[in-house]
Amino acid sequence: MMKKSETKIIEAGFSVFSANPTATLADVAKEAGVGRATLHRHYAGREDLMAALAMVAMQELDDAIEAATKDTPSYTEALRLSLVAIIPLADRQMFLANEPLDHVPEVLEAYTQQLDETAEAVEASKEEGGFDAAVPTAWIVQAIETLTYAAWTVVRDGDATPEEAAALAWRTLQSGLTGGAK
Amino acid sequence: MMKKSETKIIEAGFSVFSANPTATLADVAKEAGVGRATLHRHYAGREDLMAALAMVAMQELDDAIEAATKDTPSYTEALRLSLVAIIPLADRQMFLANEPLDHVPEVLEAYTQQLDETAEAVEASKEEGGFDAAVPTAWIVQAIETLTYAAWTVVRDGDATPEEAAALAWRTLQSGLTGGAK
DNA sequence: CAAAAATGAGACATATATGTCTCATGATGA
DNA sequence: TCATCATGAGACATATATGTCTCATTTTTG
Repeated sequence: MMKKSETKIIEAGFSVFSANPTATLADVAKEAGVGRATLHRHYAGREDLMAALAMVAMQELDDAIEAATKDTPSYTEALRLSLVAIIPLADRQMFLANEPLDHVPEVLEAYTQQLDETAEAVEASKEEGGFDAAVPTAWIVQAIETLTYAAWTVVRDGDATPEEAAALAWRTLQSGLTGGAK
Repeated sequence: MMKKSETKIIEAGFSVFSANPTATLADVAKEAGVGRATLHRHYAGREDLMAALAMVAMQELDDAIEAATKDTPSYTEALRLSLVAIIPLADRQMFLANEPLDHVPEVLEAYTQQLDETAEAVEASKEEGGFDAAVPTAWIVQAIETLTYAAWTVVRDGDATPEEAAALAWRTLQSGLTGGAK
């Protein structure tokens, strides 16, 4: 069964634009194995495609977090599970972080809301003793986001499995990387 | 004293392209407060400008690290000082990381060499006990790079001073962010 | 099988970024 | 002061990405 054109185009969009943000729609169509006209039939233009990519990325992230964090015993554990769940989607995360979302207020709102929810979870985790209350929440949120990206890159480069990378990222957040010898 | 046009154009390039990778040369010229023709007088075209930006970024990073790490007592301390020194230049770092450097082999080589040197410093630091030898060097290098970026963003967003951000990034690397309660 | 929908290929027109050139102006330096 | 140089503004030509359309073919659906 062949994938739907839309699916192929969206996937190619993430692939091509993450490699080269100035790539043309022809590049995307080619990568998707689809005629250029077909791309235009589904997405009116570059802006439309970008908006669609942003919405898909947002949705996938939301779904992954939602699925990972329901029925969790603590906020700290919820954060850890979110991190694990998001690692395979870090390219989506970075797409959202790098792309100017001004033209897609719907996504912009969802994105900031997601950051806010992470911040709330971090605050709650502080009360559980999961994080040092003296450390600014803004820093913890940022560290989670960037270490997720770090985990994704080492997986991409073949330097670790997703599980290993997730463990390393969480360890870094929790207890750092200090060695035993002194 | 007015800045030289070249300086203004380079600075505008970092600013504009980091906000929007698909920005036009006209956008850059406008941001630089310079005529579009002047931009073309200094840089033949988009590729030339990108290459120039990459080389400037590379040079600035090299210089900053060089200045920060000469006469340091240990590799671990050298890494810490490098991190501190690079934070104000994290936008340069990200420019290099995000831009396809295939067309600028000179910079590509310097970039990979810089990563190699960081890896070597991490290995050496492991022997000093600065980092856990059981943790993959690739992860530590990646964590350093992304936490540097994290530090830069919180500074940019006004959530911390450069000194605070540097301290947070280093603490995260060394001992994590765990709170007291268990 | 037959109708309907989706697609690929390509022609075509358009918009826009890019690159070149000229000329008048202002700055710089001898 | 005078000469040189860099610049801004704008005209202009070109290249390229974009967007639309048609038509034959394939795929899907009923």
